[in-house]
Amino acid sequence: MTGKREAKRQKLRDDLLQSAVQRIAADGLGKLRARDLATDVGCALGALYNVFADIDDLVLHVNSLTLQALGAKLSRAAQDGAVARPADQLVALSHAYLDFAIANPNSWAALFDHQMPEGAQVPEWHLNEHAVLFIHILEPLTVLMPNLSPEDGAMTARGLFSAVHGVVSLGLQHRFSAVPADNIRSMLTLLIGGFAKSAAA
Amino acid sequence: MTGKREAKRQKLRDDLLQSAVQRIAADGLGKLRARDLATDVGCALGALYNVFADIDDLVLHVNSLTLQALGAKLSRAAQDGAVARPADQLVALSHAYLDFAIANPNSWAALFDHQMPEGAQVPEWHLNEHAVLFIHILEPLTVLMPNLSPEDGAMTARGLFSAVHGVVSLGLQHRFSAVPADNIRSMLTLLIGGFAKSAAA
DNA sequence: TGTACATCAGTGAACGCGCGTTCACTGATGTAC
DNA sequence: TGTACATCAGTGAACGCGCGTTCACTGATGTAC
Repeated sequence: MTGKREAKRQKLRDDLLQSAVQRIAADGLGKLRARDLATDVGCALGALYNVFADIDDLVLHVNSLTLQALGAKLSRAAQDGAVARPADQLVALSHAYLDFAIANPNSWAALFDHQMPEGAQVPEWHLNEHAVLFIHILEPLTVLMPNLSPEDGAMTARGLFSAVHGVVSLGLQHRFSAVPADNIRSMLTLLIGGFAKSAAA
Repeated sequence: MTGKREAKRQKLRDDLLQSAVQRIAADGLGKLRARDLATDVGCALGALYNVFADIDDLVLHVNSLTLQALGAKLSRAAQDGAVARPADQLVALSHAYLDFAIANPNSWAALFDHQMPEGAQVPEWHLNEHAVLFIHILEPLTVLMPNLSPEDGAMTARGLFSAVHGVVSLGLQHRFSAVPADNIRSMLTLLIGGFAKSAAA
């Protein structure tokens, strides 16, 4: 009967993670409560702290899953457009990013809203996972600008991502009067398309 | 001796506002505490609630001042570049925005970080003040794209702002490895310049 | 297989802390005459 | 100018609430023989 402990532990961990995933997706990171998670999975409040270091640890794991889903989506977009011209590939990626944000607004927002508590650092394993945000940009970018050094390429990829994120982010926020999705889409096309033309010249 | 009450009231209000301005600039919105403000100006904690409805009301007024300062900066940039080609005007505006963000990181961040409490709406008077973010973009944009309807013009101006904000925002955040200011600057040049060329075509 | 002991997960009430907001009271300013 | 009363700002201790985290205890799983 060895391993029963470990199995229960894993199940509890998974259950809590799934509950957190769903609660964040439904209500947003700001409404996540340790007590709700414990209630969801039917364990005591303290049990959470046996399988996760604390709430932030749990949130990082949720964000990890979100990044994986986003990465998969971007990866598909990159493959589908692999035959297209690099400028169109970049535009397609930006549209895929927009689609993901629209489809998963709260989970997506959690990626950027979550902050580690005072003085704590985001652990290395999670930092590395952010690479999915940039990695698919790099390929069409180097086709477009073959003379870019690796450092400048990485920087430009980040910059492009930031621009797209900015458009999507402020566009979807209700704060400064929300913009219809199709307008965001054409804004991305103009912006990224223009960048590509300009960069290639 | 009439008006002494009102004068003291105004002074207290101003003092609290100034204290909040400085504390937000120094430590960021997240570290703002009602008690600290009261201590700063030498009044009792409760006095704050005589001259401001609550902390959020106070923060909105701080953001109001920040928007004014930012507006003035952008206005200057627009005037200085008034003779330049519209594409260069837009780039100059984006650089001015970056400069402001670098010079006033916490006050600038407070504009976007502040959230009204559950269910409360940002009051009309403050919403209108956000116009300064877009207003200077519109002029060069209409030169560039004369056929844009007023609605599309406003939308595109917002989109451009969002892109610039995104680049500046993620660029300055330490979250995803901060980018040197000069790289952000050249990213903006490429992006906005490219957009302008593409839009004019 | 069974028994005795050890280990560690599960429990949930209680802790602790932060912090915005209130409120009964005091005291200063304003008004009436 | 002076006096009596009214009004409202200033006071700060106390309230209230949310909520993450702990911890002494219980009970289930694992190990030794």
